[in-house]
Amino acid sequence: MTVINIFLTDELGETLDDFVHDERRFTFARLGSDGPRQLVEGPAYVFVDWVMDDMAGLEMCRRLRADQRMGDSHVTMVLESDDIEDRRRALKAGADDYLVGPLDRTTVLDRVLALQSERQPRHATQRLEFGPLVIDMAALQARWAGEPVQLRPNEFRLLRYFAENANRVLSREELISGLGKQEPPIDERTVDVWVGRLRRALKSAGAGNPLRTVRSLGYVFDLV
Amino acid sequence: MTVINIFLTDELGETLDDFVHDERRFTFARLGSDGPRQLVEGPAYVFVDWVMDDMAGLEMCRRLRADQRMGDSHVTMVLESDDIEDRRRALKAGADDYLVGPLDRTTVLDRVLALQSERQPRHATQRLEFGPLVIDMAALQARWAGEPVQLRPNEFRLLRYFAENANRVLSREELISGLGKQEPPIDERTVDVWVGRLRRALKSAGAGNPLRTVRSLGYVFDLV
DNA sequence: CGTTATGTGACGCGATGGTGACATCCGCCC
DNA sequence: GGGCGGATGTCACCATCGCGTCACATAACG
Repeated sequence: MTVINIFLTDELGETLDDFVHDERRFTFARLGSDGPRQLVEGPAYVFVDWVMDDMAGLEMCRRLRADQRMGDSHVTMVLESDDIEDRRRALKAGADDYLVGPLDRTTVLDRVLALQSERQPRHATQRLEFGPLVIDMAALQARWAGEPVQLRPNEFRLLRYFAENANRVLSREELISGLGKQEPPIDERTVDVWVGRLRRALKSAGAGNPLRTVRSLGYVFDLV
Repeated sequence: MTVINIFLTDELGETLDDFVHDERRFTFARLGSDGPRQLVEGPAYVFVDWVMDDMAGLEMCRRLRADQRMGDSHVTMVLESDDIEDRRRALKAGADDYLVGPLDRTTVLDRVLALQSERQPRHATQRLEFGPLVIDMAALQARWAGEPVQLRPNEFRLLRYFAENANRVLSREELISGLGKQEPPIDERTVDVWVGRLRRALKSAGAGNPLRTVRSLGYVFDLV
């Protein structure tokens, strides 16, 4: 079982004490005013609260961002009130996102699980899994819910790139360079054709149409 | 080589004259009492000093914040003394940050470099949450209580704007400029149509009708 | 009940994307 | 070498979409 690391500042920790000691799958840790009180393996999810009338929260955010050991972490700023200036400042201080407190168990866990599923893949190089999609790098073969997807080389690369960047809008430009086609320069509209061909392949393998067009921007691979 | 833009108010500029003319990698520019004296490409780091017994510093802060061209800039207020009230006022006026003067070369450069490194590699998966509404800026997708909301680009922008200004009456004029549609001038009544379309989209995603009409003023996004 | 503000279906224009057809290119086999 | 077949980039056509406007219906207000 994967262990998920969550850091909470003291105040939030108190609020959530009932489940801090309860969950097994998660590592909860307290965050002192001088930084994380313990180190963990792997990426962590940090919730920093605002702390009224003081920069403490922002300052903490900045330090975490600067801290090499926490490089991969996802920092969520917990605002006290829904103030527009506060939000801006939170993001500027390096928060990855924000939400308005107070927090409860469900919110924290939902948020963490959502983020988790986004960043899942990355590690295994031979076999990538994204929900119903399995990409076998060794066999250069993809399956959707067990069903093999008939792909030509370029489509395979495209699908892989989409899967590795699921739930993110990818511009045509990014897709072109993502597939390593700089030379000769490729017409952006060609991406439309790639996507069309990939869609057809996915469809005949029984996947619906997970590739959503975002008008005038690009395409997203929607993964629930 | 990346060029970093730094604005200093006159007083600070004088203090720091020795290195204003010295560094190559930085663009230093003076900030007159009427605003930036020159425009630069890209985000800038602005240091505004407090100016004893006067609101000038705060006023400047406010103006910079309102200035479209400086939208991405980071404003640091330089306090004369470490007063809690002053801090609050600085932040309220839109400063991103403050520090206590007088400044020296090292402090300015350290601060700027720190901010710089923060802003580079961020590919923030910004996920904004407002009660049951989740706006995923990366996937350009909104969900209401988990249910995806089918939105066209303009509606997405509109919803985001509403959410970020929840519980505040927004005039049609503000909505138009908030979505960045200055050119060509838009008929105010068009906003009614936008709202109508957004309402329909929200409704078919199972949200009720969180957009309330305020007769002869505009619309509010009612949250909680 | 008159007046003013808002809701909304319909329309049309420009922009944008989907797609079949075609031209190239490349590797392979005889 | 020549011929073949699959893969892929490009093009052009056209369906579709997004969106601003208008016109009329409806609602709110005093």
